[in-house]
This record gives sequence, structure tokens and C-alpha cells, in this order.
Amino acid sequence: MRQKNFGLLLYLAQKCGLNNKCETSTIELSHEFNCSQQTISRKLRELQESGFIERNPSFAGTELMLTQKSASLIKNHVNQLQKVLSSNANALNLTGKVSSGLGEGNYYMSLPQYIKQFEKNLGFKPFPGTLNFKTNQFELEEFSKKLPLIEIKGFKDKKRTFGGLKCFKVRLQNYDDLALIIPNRSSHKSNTGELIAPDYLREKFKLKNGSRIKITA
Amino acid sequence: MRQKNFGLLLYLAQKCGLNNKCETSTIELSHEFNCSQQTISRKLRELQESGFIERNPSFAGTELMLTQKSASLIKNHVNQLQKVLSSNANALNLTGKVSSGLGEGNYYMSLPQYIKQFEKNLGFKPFPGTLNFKTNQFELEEFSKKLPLIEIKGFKDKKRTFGGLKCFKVRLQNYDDLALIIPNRSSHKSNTGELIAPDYLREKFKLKNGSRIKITA
DNA sequence: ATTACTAAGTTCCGAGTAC
DNA sequence: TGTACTCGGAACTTAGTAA
Repeated sequence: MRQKNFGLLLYLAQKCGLNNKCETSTIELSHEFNCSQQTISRKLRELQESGFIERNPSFAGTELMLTQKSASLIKNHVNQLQKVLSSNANALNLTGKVSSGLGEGNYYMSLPQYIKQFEKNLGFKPFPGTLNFKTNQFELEEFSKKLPLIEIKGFKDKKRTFGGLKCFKVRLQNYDDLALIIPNRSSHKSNTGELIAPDYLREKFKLKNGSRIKITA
Repeated sequence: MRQKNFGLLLYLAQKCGLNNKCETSTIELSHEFNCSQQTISRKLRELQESGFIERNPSFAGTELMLTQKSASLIKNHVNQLQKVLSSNANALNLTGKVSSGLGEGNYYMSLPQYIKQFEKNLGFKPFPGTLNFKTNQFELEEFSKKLPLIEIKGFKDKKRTFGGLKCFKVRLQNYDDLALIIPNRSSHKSNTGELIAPDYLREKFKLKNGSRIKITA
């Protein structure tokens, strides 16, 4: 919506239909719409000036009809809301705010032993760097719990031990070569999520620190 | 609709979905909704006080979620509009204002030669009297043109000639034992339609002179 | 009976600012 | 960074009327 007098327009659509002429009057409408006759008079004029309705004086009031412009607007409005009702009803998602890349992930992404496992398990060669985002710790846990787990194993070399990490395939808008990674023993705060992908996500999605992102399952 | 801040609520539904928590802030929303941070702040409080959203302060802003009350309201809103889009898209109708019974029809309804034809062609015995309504002359013609014609024949007795009339089955709300009659040579103004039915319509539908009616095909 | 103008009353918005 | 308060002005509504 975001259109002046849209509420009245919707009411008129329900009263008159989209392609019908409708005999009514400002007084009648004011009773039905719970406002004054003067307000209806003004609103009808505004709707007419904006090309949303057509009016003709009639034997006792006004004959009015919604224009094609109104029909399009209303159809569009309904379509948008239908999407919300259907797709979003049970869609899993997680929102957060892009933050600077201090996560552990960047380190993992430089080690061939990890990279090989990513390639094998995710089907893409990850970009050398992670996109970090701050989110709600509890939500992050709940979100990842509901997704199929891809386990990336840790390993040892002569000097030290490298920990394993959890990995989950997710989506960002329509982009689905994307995985959320959560180190098994992370040293940074767990309100941060890390994303890996074959592309440089900051560039691809024009992201800056503070940009809001919404990842879905 | 007719609900305060409904516009913002719809926006939030599109942004956050119906069952999801959503990380955002008053500033972010103010940019997206084209108003000030203060206005969003107030509107969110109002929505919260009315039980349409729930909010929790979060690491950098607010986590918000629509309540079940919002979901119901929005679903209802969409349902109503869907009805408009589907049923009303090509529904034929005619609106008018009940007027006093000075039409010719009352006379016809008293003559057995006509009554027999009505019974045969319409399947009901008409109430002795017509319900007259004023409407737009052109609309009346256009409406009746699109309906199947039932012809009621005129006749002669020793004294004079009685003219024929056109008859069309129509509906008033869910009531469909109803016919619109148009005398072939009418003496009254043709912006008046006449309805016959087995019942006394004024009583059945609590109609007075001036009441608006909408008949459909 | 309408519609619509003006003027006054009311609501709403946002800049400034506190926290 | 955030949210939310105050308050002056803008926007909207309506009573009284004219046409």
C-alpha cells in the first residue's frame, strides 16, 4: 500500500467491485466508513484526481466506478500479501547484521585440509574469506538445529590440533551456494554467524558492515 | 482494514513474515517506510500496546515479531480482497434505490392472465405487488440486455389491449426467486426497475423508500 | 435531497534532545 | 550506536453553510 486514501479505495472495491458502476452518495459512504460526509467528499475528489475512480453525478448522489489503475493496485497489493501468507508461513530464516571479518572462519578458509572437505561436502570451492554477521545467539542455535548437519572434521599436524566445525547449507535471497559455518569450539562470541560461498558476498550483494541480511533454509 | 497503523503492520508482515522473529531498528524501518525514526518508534509502541507485535531489545535495535492477532487480521484482510478479485471481477449487477410503488407492474400483478404466465415461466406465484427502484436508465438497459429474456405476452379483452413485458430472473443477495420486469411500453420513466417475487420484499429485506439495493444476475 | 467550500478543532508527524 | 520524550507545526477531519 503506501497510497493516500488506500483504505477507502479498498472499501469501495469491496462495496462496488472492480468493474462495476455503483450508485452511492457521500453521506451513505460516510456512515459506512465512519467519518463525515465532508471527509468522504474530499477523499473521493482526491481519488478521482489521482485517477483511481471515475464519478458521475446521478439522480440522487454519485455513480462511481474504480478505474483500471485501482484494479492493478489492488491486485498487486493482494498478490504481495498472498506471498507473505503462503511462503513465509513456515519458512525458516535468520536475520542479522553484517560485521567485520574477525571470525575464526577466515583462518579455516586458508587451510587446504578444510577446503578439500568443503569442496567435497558442499559442491563448491569457497572464496577465501567468510562473511560474518551478528545475530541473536539463541536464534542462531535454533535455526541451525533445524538444518541437516554437515560435519567438517578437525585434524592434527606436527605443531597443533585444528578443531572441527558444523556446516549448514542455507540461502541468501535466491543465492543457494551458501553455507553457514559454526566452529565447534569457537573463541568469538556465539552471536556471530559466518557464511562461506564461492563468491565474494560483500561485493555480490553490495554489503557493508551494518547491512541487514536474512538467510533462509 | 480500518485499523490504526495497519499500513505499517502490512509492511512488517512483508518484511518479517508472520511467524518469524525479525532483527531490525526504528531507524532502519523509518528509511524503508519513508518517515522519521520518531514516528516508527511511536507506531511500534502503539502496535505493541494493541497487541499486534511483540518486541525485545536486541544487540543493536529491536527484535520484533507479529502476533497471532496480526496474522488473523491480515489473513482476514486478504480473504476479503480475494473475494472481490474473484467473484466481483465479472459479476453483473445493478444498484438502485427503493422508491414508492407507482410502477405499472402493480397493475399487471392483479391480472390472472399475467399471473399465470409468471407462474409458468418463473416457477413461483408472485406476491401481488412490485418493488420499484430507481436506477440509471442506461445501466438498467445494459444489465437486462445481458440476461436471458423471458417474454410475457400481452392480450386483449373486450374493452382494451394489455401490453406485453420483458422479464429477467435476477438475485437479491442470496434470494433468487426474483424477477426484474420491464413493460414493453412503459408510461413511467425508464430509470425505474420493478421486481416481483413470491414474498413481500419490503418486509423480507426491511426495505424503505430510499434503501439501496443491489441486484445481481 | 445532493456536493463542496471555509474555518476551526483535532490528530499526527518529526526536529531537538535525553537517556 | 540504540529508543523515546516534548512540543511546535503540518496534515487531516469536521461543523456550519452555500450552492
